[in-house]
Amino acid sequence: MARVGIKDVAREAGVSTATVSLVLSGKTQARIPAATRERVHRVAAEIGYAPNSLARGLRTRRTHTIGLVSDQIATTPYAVRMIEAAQDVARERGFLLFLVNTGSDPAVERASIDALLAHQVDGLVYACMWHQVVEPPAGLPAGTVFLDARPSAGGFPAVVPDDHGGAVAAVRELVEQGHRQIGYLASDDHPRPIASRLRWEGYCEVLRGAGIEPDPQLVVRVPVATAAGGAQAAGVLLDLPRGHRPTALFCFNDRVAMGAYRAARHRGLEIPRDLSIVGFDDQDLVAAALDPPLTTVALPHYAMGRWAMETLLGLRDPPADDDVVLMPCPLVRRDSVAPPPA
Amino acid sequence: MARVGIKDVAREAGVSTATVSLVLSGKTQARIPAATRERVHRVAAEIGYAPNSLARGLRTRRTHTIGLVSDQIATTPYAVRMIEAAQDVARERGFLLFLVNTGSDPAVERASIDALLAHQVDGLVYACMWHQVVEPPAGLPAGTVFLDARPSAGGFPAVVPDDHGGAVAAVRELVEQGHRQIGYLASDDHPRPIASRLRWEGYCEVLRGAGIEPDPQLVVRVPVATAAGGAQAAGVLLDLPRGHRPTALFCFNDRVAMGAYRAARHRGLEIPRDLSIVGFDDQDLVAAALDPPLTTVALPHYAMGRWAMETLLGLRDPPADDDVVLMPCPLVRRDSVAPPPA
DNA sequence: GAACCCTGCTCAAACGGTTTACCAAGCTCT
DNA sequence: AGAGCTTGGTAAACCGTTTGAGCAGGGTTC
Repeated sequence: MARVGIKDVAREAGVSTATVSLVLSGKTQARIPAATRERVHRVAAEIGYAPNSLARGLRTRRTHTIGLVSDQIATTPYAVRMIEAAQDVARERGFLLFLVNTGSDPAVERASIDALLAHQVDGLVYACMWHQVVEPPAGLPAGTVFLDARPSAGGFPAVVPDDHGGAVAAVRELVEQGHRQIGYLASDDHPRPIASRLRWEGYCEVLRGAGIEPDPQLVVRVPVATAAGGAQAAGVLLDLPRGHRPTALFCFNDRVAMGAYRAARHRGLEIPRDLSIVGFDDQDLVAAALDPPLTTVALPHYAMGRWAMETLLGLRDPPADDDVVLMPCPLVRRDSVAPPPA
Repeated sequence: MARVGIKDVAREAGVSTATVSLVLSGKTQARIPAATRERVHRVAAEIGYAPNSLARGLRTRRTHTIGLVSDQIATTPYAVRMIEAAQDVARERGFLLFLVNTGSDPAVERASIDALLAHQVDGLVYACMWHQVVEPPAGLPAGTVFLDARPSAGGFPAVVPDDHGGAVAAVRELVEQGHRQIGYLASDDHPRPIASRLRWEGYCEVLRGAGIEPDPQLVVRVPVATAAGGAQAAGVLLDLPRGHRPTALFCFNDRVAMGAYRAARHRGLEIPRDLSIVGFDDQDLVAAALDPPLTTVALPHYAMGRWAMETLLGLRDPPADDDVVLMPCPLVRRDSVAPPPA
C-alpha cells in the first residue's frame, strides 16, 4: 500500500501537482478559481492525502522544527515548566519540538547538536535547569536562544531569572516586618554559584539599604541544598546565643527552607511566631505543602520558556547583543513571615 | 554561502556522489578500497560536510525520529522521568525525540499526531502522566506504544505500573510488623481511579490473607490528593475512639502521607512510634525530605519509559496482543514504619 | 488588426541524498 | 582467444514537494 501523495491527488482531480500544491498550501495569491480549489480539497480528503513534511522541508529549507537541548530534564521537577512553555509556544505556531537531554555530557551534547542540525531544525534553544553561565559549544547556529543560562561570552539572546531582584523582594519583606537579624542559608552546591551569589548580593543590598550591616556570622553555607542540609545549617544559626540568634531566615531554596522548618520545630520554635522563614523557587510541592505554607520567591520558569521560544520564532524583538534578559521573580506571600517576637 | 553537500565532497574527492554516499553511510559490503574511503572521509571533514537527514529520510523512508505525545508534562514532576528514559534510549540508538504536550485536549492531540506523522516519525509513544485507561485517538499507527496508559480496547503494546503489587508490598510490610488496624487514605482525584482502585484491592487482599477483614470505616477518600487533603483525611481516622483508631496508615501517595504526618504531629503522635505510615510514588522531594523519611512504594517511571522506547525500537519482544506489561513497584524502606505501640 | 493583458493553469527543475543496475578494465582459467 | 570473474567504481532513477517560468486562449485597448 503506497502512501498517497500529491500526485495521486493531482491525478484524481485532473490537475497538475503544481496546482495541488498551490491549493493545499493555501497560496491565495495564485490564480486558482474557487471551483478548482474545492475539488482539490475534496479529492485530497477522499483519498486520505497526508502531506510529507520531509519533502516540503527539503524543498523549502524550513522544517518547522526546533531543537531544545537541555542539560537535564528530570532533576529539578518544576524546571520542566520551561520545556512545557517552549513546547506550548512552538505548538501554537505549528512547530514541532525535538527534545534532547544531554546529562551535561559534552560528547552527547556535541552529537545531539549535530543530529539536530542534520535534521535541519529551524532553530535551537540551549537550556539549563538551573541558572548557570555556560561555555557555548562550538557550532551553535546564530540566533540560538539560551534559556536559564548565560553564554559566557555573550553573543546570543538569553533569559535568566532575576535572582537578585527576587532576593531583594524576599529580604525586604522581612525587613519591613521589622526584622533586623536575618540569616541567609546559602548554597554551596556545585552547579549553582551564580544564583546563590546573586541572592546573597540582593540580601546584602537590602540590609545595607535599611542601615543594617550584614553580619557574616549570619550567613551559613549549606553544602548540599536539601532539607537535611537546611536543617543542619539552620541549626547552627538557631543555636547562636540569645541576642545573636536571627529572628528570620532567608533560605537559598524551598528544600533548605523545609529543613529550616524542621530545625525550628526541634527547638520548639513556632513559625512564624518565633521565627520567620522565606524560601526561594516556589516548588509548590513543598512550599505550599509545608505547615504553615511557605512564603517564597517564584522562579518564572514558564515565562522564561515562553520568552525563549518567542524570541527564537521571531515573535518578539531580541534583546540587544550581549544583553541578558532578567525575568522577574515574584514574591509569593504565604504564612511563614510575621514580625519578630518582642 | 551554500551548504556543503555530498556532491561537493564528491567533486573534491574526485569520485561520484554514489561513492561518497556508500562510504559515508558505512556500507561495508560495497567494494570500495580503504584508500578511497579514507580520502572521502578526509575531504568530507575538511570541507565541513554535514549530512541532511531530510533528504536521507525522504529516500530511505526512515527518519530516525520518534514522536512522544503526552497529556501533560510538568504537573507530576517525577513522571517526567518517563520522558527522560525514553529520550535516553532513543539517543543511545541514534533517534531523535519529538515531544508534544497536548494538555489532554483532543483537538491538540489530533493535530499533534497528524503533524508527527507528516514529519514521518518512525514510531509513536502515547504517554500519560498518571496510570489511566484511555480511548486511543483514531489514526495511531500500528505499533504505537502506550506508556503509563492502557488502551481501552487493547491492540497496542502498553506498560503501566503494578499498582496492585506495590500496594501488596506496602501493606504486607505493615502486617508483618504486627499491625492489624491499617487505614487506607484513598484518592478521589478525578483522573486516577484505576491507580487508587488497584491499590485498594492490593490492600484488601493482604488484609484478608492475614485473616483481617477490611474495615470500611478505615478507608477514607481524600477528594484531592494533596498534603492538605491528606491531613484532613488522616485526621478523621486519628480521631476515631481508642481501640478503633488505626495504628498504621497506607496512603494513596506521598503528598497525602505528608498531610498524614502533619495530622499526626498535631495530635502529638510520633512517627513511627505511635503511628506507622507508608506512602506511594516515592517522590523523593517529599518522601526523603520528611522527618522521619517516609517508607513508600516507588513508581517505576524510568523503567517504564525505557521499556516503552525499547519495545518501540524493536529492542525487546513486544508482549502478546492485549497484554499490558505491569512494571514492578518496589517498596522503599525508610523510617516511618515500626511495630504498633503495645 | 496588432499589441497587450488576463486567467487558469502546466512544466520541469530543484532540494540532497540512496540505491539498483550496469560498465570498463584487468586478471584467470581453459 | 574467449569466457568468466573480480574490482572499483558510475549513471540515473527515485523519494514528495515547491516554485519560477511559461503557455494557450480569450478579451481589451488603441
